[in-house]
Amino acid sequence: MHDYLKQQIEQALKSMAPDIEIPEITIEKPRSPEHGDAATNVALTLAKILKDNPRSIAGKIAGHIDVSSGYISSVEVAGPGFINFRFSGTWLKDRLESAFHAGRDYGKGRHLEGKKVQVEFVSANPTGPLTVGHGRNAVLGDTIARLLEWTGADVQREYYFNNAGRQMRVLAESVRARYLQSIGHDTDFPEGGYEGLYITEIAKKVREQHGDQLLGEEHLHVFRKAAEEGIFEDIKRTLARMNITMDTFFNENTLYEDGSIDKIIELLREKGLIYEQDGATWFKTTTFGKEKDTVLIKSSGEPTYRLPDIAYHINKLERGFDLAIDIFGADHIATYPDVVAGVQACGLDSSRIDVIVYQFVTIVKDGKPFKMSTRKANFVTLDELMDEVGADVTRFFFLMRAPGTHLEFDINEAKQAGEKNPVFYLQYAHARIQSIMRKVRNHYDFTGATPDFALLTHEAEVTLIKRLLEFPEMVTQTAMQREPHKLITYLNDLATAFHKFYHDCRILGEEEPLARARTELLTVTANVLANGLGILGITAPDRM
RNA sequence: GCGCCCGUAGCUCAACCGGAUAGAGCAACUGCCUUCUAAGCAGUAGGUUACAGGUUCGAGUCCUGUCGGGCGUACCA
Repeated sequence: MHDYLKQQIEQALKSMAPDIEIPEITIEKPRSPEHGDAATNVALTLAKILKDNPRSIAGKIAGHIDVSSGYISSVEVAGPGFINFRFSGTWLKDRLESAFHAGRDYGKGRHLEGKKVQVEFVSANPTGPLTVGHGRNAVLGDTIARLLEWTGADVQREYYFNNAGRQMRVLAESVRARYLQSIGHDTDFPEGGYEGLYITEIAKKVREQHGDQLLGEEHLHVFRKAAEEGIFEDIKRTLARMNITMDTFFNENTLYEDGSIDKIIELLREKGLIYEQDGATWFKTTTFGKEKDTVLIKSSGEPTYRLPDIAYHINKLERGFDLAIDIFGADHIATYPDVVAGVQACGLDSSRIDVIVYQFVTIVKDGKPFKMSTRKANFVTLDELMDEVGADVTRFFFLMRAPGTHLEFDINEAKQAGEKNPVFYLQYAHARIQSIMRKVRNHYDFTGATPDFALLTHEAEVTLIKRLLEFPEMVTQTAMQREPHKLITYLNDLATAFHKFYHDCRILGEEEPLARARTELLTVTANVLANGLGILGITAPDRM
């Protein structure tokens, strides 16, 4: 419909002022329903170019709009020079019919059809259980992946990890220390070691498997492996609880083994973007507008994490993804430009990389900000949170807000939130509809009849229909902007429209044609709610 | 010091990349259950969009400065 209006306006302008350059025409849904179903501000933007007052221009454009299709019921000039359009009942009826026939596919788009997209997220190194801090990353990544799937993309979810660094050695040493302690050896806990209880659990398992034989230093790799496997198992289980399944796990180490790292150094050296100084290898990031050059290989011979990051992103693009999305916490905000610069310097199209930076979650406990550290083990795990409030509320909580805003997570409040959480408002709407459906099936026999949506003229019905018709565009828009919280806002509005309908209109007791039309209106509503909640990774219960 | 993000109702946050009267939820107050789930509906109250300038037909949104909070700013990951 918006495209149709754009065309109409464009044609009107061409016949009015053939010589001018036509600006981009934007159609938007007015905030207030008094201003119609769609509006444009072209007349305002053209005032200067045409040297005429906006209302007069708007009037002329309005006069050129062709309403013979029967889909537009009114065109009027309002305010300082807006043109407001109202959609006709015929249009609503036609669109609702097609939504009804689309069934559970209603809302699926083709914007990214045929595109291969990768979303990389979580990517926490296996040093401990996932914390509430990782939650926002995990849920954002998975929901964006779901959104992209709904726009037709072929999406892969990838988890990137490093199991080789100093961190992992300290982790192994921590497990070993607990192991030795458990068999009565007096040993020092490693400096800066991991103190969590899960370390003791892993040590216990090692002992069950290997007995008391692993006394010497040379057995460290056994502890390392046990730690990594145990922790990954935990992480996967936590993700599964949240409705998240990764497609691939990518080990940073592969990049060293297959020579990618060396290849990139060579490539950058050929381009003259690399030099040696003080025994280290530097990347001339100043050529990309950075204040300082960046070290890629330390004087110790070890690469910094930027080098594998660049190699990793090149690897992604070489795997043929049209789009590679990263979900990063605010701490990466300064480093990803280096990666993008590196990718570009190596001759790849860095516009295929899209980075979503979300702000950190501030954990508040007992009214005070709470600093977490995996090493010190004073963290709140995602599992603990889900034990308290459930997976649905957990996902919903992280998705409610725009990624770019600082999010305050009050543990105590989230724990009590339970029944007062806004997610129940959406789920309740779905359950209510299903309950009506069960009753309707006992009172009517609709087989064979086709619904006549033209009977739906009550204000509450019309409002609900209009909401439902926004869904497909909402999905596309939310997916392209990668801002899932907008979908929540939409679903909330939809649920409100439904609850209002429920209050004003009844089905049981009505004549069959109207009952039928209303029932199928609710079928579409339930589909949209279930689809929307599905995208958010939240269940749509039939009973509550 | 410098860079990035944020500052909107008592609290948590929206506002469709510059549009019309800044909106929801929670908390407070007032009504509505003999009829499809009251986990709901209707209503009241709550704002100088941190502050000061600027850009223009029009600013919560863009620019400059100030204040406040977060994150970076390492040959740590």
